[in-house]
Amino acid sequence: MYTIGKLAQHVAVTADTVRYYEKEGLLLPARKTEAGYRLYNEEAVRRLRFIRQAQQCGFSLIEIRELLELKNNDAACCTDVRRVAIEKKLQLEYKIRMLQQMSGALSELIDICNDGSRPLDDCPILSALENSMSKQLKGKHFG
Amino acid sequence: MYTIGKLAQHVAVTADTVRYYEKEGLLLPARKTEAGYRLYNEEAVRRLRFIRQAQQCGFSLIEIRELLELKNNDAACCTDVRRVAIEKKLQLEYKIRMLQQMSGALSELIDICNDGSRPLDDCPILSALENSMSKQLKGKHFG
DNA sequence: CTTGACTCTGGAGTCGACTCTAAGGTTTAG
DNA sequence: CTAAACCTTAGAGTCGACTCCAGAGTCAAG
Repeated sequence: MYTIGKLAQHVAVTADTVRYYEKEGLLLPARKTEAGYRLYNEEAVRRLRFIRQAQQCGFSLIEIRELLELKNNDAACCTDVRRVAIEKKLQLEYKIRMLQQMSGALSELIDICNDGSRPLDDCPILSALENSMSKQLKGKHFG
Repeated sequence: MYTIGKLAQHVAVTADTVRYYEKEGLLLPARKTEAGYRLYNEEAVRRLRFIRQAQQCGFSLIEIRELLELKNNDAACCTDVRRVAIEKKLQLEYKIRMLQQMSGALSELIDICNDGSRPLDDCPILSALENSMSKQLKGKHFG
């Protein structure tokens, strides 16, 4: 059994973070001591590791909670988990495309501005940003 | 001259947003009426458009303010702007690589889980997330 | 002259994932 | 036995970019 500090140290997070996850319904201690100290078992280590790994895969805590609820749901099967993973991958790919468009737009600006000593009131980057700029970015919504 | 509502409508933002930009030091009205109404000129339209375009390129409002300050700075030249753009492009490229790694890690998980009817306690995705998972993601920090 | 659309200000609320504080109680090493 | 190191709770603060609110003043149309 681990106290909260030991558990946290074990998975390289802070005790505050563990308590936060509990408040968000992601991780409960196996039991509490008479003094009210949280005690965790190996299952908690796996669960906490799961949370961190899923975060690294781009899942939000809300999504991770849903994943964990799926796990507790007997009617759910592996396909359900797979569907969630595919959905998240699509979201990531969308984000990547958006960032690539931003990056591409910046490349264009950097390329047209090759004469470095030009005065600022004639800077192609600034004037491009003031006007409509590259067609790539028109009407797109990022976030 | 535009009132704040007209300006906002013109550039497709809300009046609240324009006031917010003013508070953040990005955009001042040309003058105010006796009643205290903000009045904007064409310069403000360009400036507001600049702000939105730069946001679409991934710049934060703080970075945009710096860009605008550069513009007011007589000592600054086009090279300074170009340097900022290149720096931002590098940041975008880093973010893209991180997202691609997440996406790749998810692909692996999706691929190993091809037998859909498997019960959940044997789901390869969930167990992969509990354990160390793909080497790709180890020790990486995303954000 | 009134109604409705607009504007003003200051300040609070939102989202997500923590992070920190205060004021106390508990456990452990020396 | 004491001091350090840990734990408890409730609650506030952080970041960025808005968004919404109340209460009051202003302006244009009919």
